[in-house]
Amino acid sequence: MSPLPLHRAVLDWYAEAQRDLPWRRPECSPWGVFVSEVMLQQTPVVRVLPVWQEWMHRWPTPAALAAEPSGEAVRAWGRLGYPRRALRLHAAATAMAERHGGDVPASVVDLQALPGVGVYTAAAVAAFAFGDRVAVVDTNVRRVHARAVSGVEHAAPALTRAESDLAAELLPEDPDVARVWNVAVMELGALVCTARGPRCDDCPVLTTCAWVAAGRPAYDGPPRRGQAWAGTDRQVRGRLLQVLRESDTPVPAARLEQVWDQEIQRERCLDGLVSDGLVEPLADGTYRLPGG
DNA sequence: CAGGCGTGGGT
DNA sequence: TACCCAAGCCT
Repeated sequence: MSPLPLHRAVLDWYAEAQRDLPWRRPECSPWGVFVSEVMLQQTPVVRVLPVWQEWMHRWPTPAALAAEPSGEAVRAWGRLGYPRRALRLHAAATAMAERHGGDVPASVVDLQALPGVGVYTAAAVAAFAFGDRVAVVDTNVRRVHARAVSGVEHAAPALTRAESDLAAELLPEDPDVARVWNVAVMELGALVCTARGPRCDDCPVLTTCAWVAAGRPAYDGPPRRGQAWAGTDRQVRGRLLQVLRESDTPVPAARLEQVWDQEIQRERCLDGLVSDGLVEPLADGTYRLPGG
């Protein structure tokens, strides 16, 4: 699409307001972009930053990570959450070493074939690491489009065809402009057009925003999915894995029993971690992060 | 496809 | 204080 006032306003705003993030710098490798995108799946930037720096120093290439046991990736993941991502990142690095000459693949199709890479991450890596003119649609972009264009407070629970079509329509034709547009809309959603308490006073598209024009009507769609936590298996898994992360030596079962007193649930969670490949049971009855 | 999957900071 | 939710993915 040819540039609209909407584009100009967002691009000008981004030029002035963008954060200086290491994975956005021109010297950042595709591998650096790839690692950042996986870490940023459901985890805020401020918590990703130090861990990303550590990973880049320790594993500057896919081959470097692939050469280590997957458990080291899980340990170095620290408390970013959703630790299966660490396992998938290690598996992706292995695939790159074995099938892609040690490089991050450049095409959306090859990227999405990697473990832990879905529609969003494949588009993000293709666009940010390789300059592809492809629409990058994450939760920030969906929210900005929902408000500025569709006039509703929140996007649908899941990505719809209409949203993908809209994002493709809004993507500038000039590849150089499209590249900046993708990150600029994301940044607008992250800094100004936030899920709660949007800073409309600071918004570059305030005067053309459909949601503002409609009087900022409250969300009127299907109930949005919450995430239970207290007492769930996720909490138990988190506690079990924390013990293993923090131990340099295999942990006796008795020590794992201390983190949760309900045996049925605790055993179910430990078994789940083992079948997920996040925990390795040893022959002597102890447990550790996977050593292979 | 609805639900499972970590963690910690903001409102 | 209790939620809410953060650059999703997988089954």
